[in-house]
Amino acid sequence: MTRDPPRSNERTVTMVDVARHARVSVATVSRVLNTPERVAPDKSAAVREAVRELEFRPNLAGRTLRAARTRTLGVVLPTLSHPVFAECLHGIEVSARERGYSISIATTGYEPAQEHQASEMLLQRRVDAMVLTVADARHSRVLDKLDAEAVPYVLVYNQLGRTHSRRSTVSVDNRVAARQMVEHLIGLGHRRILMLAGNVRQSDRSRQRVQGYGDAMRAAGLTPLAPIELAFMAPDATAHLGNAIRSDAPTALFCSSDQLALLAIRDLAALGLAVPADISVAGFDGTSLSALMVPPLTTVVQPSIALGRAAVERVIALLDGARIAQPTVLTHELRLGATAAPPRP
Amino acid sequence: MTRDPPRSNERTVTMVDVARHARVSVATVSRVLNTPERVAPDKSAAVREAVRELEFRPNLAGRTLRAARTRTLGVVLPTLSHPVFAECLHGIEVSARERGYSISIATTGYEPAQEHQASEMLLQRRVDAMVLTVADARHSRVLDKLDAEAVPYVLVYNQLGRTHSRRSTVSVDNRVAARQMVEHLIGLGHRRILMLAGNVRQSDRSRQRVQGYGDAMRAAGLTPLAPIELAFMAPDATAHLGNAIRSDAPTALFCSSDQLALLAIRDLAALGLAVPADISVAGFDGTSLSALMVPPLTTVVQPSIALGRAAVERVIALLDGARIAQPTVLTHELRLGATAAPPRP
DNA sequence: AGGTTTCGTGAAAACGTTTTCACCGGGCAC
DNA sequence: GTGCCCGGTGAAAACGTTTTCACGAAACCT
Repeated sequence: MTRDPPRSNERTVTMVDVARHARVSVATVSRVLNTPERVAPDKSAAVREAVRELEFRPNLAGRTLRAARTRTLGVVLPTLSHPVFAECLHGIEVSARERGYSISIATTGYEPAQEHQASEMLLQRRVDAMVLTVADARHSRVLDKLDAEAVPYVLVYNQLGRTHSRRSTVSVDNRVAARQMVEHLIGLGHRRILMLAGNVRQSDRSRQRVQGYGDAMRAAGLTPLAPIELAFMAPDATAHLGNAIRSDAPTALFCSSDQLALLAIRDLAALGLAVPADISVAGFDGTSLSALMVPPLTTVVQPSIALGRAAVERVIALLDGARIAQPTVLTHELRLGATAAPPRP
Repeated sequence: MTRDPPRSNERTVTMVDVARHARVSVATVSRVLNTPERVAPDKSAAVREAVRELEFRPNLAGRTLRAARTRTLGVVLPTLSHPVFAECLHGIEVSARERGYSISIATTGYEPAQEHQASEMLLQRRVDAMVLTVADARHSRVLDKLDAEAVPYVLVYNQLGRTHSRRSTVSVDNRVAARQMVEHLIGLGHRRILMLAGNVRQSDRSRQRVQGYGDAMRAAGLTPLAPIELAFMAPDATAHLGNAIRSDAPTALFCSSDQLALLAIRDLAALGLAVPADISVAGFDGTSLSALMVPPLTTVVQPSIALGRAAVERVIALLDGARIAQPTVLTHELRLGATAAPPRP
């Protein structure tokens, strides 16, 4: 019955091979693959048989070229070594896969120049849409470009005021979350609360958390202290922190990320200060390991995986023609660990 | 001088547009992009000018279709929410980008069935090569398939005996590393050391670490205890651990991952056991957060980022026609934290 | 029964590149 | 001067799909 051997030679098998083998045209093969309901059952079966027998694997390049879509989402994130983004990516990947999309990723190392490079590479790849976290969503040439080229995208973690509501975002409410955490510290009896921030200038989220800190302090009739910015990798970070603690004499530290909080705790130990006996520490992110450490970190939990999933849902909705909607705000959670306690009397 | 307007309409600009604008043929445009040394300086300049002016962005699908290469590496990892793999991916991404490759990823959730799906998706994408971590490198249909189709690949984290040396791997020496850590515990005075393992049946690395544990115990004249397998997410994990501790009465726990170690520490606390006063705990992986926790975890540090980088270097070497070489073994490190101490007298 | 839709199908065009091939001119060796 | 080679160039084929178009057959209306 069969005319040609299952595996003629080394050439990669293509649709015309399948067509020949199933005694139909390539058009029919294509239809079996894409719109099976439009082809007669017998031919359809023959084609599927041929596909299986020849181990045919469609070439996505050909498909993309003609159909002008890749079923691929581009993902742009600052880094993958930070658990928050790694988990988010995990959510993105799983969710995309569930929906028949695959993903292509690029990281920026928090540098706007690389944001441009990353997006450019993904555009060359003709990704159907993008999910991205940028340094500052309000002044981003990349987003302007995507807008201009009408590439659908969703921001994750970035959060925008009402003014920029045309850009869809998926995030927690950073300002409110920060405020609540600081209110918690105030509720414990703290009055001198110092904020440790990442790069405030570069990151919009960091700014929003500083605002929330200010909100809480002022609402309680306290004067906010100037947040100290900690360059992450700086070798003098410990000394820097020591100085700030000596001059401000805070009884609690609110850190704009868990990583910062862990760094602080370690440095405090080096300074001879016990947590939470001598000083309280609270973080932001809720990375899974911060829950497992002893004592568990008091922190704001962001649902990173859910953020990733939501971003994918949202961006696929955009692809399906949905109108731009309100920002998606997922609920955060205050995890009351054991690193924050009432101050010494 | 120019004939057509810079941006005629909404159509995406293609190489023929560039060619027309620069008054050359598309062949020349292509050459300027790929082999600039073979085209006259004046034409070359004209083309680059046109590219800039029209904001031409080559369509990778067309290129791939004709040139039969994507300059893309496929990455297959069990998960992205585990920091070890996330950091490895980070190393992979950065290193690939440095070398002009981009990456496409798929995760498997540790399930062999998904390993197949993932690789299949990447092959559809015609990735030039793959970097992957499989559950068990010795019995993997996926690797057999890649071998059969002559797709270059490098395993990362997986480690093979001499028998399978045709497959290139990048890893630490799991068995030796485990042995050294257990020897360290023995050196502290521990005699009853219990091993906590992940899924031994599925993971070759887990098996190798168990072997290393056995090596160390026997070399010291001690009888290895049967390792207890902890299903990660199981709700009865705590109870399970409690039973094991009551029956075996170990003075130290050697865990096959940091995550397991943190889980154990938390559960021990629930059981009223202090670490390291009542019982010592050692881990494996050296995730960055395990260094920052208080007390810092005693663990084997794997250079995850370097593993990722090395894997990419290696796989690109394969693409460039290098012969299969010895497995790449990166050096691990024993980080002596504060969770392991001499046992009570 | 006649007209009109619908359905299933195949031939061929189209997608945007790279690469082969042939050509043309000019420099070089004799 | 003639013969050769060589660098630079363009026309056109090729890559593997999807989609349009046309066509015949079968099904559906009156």
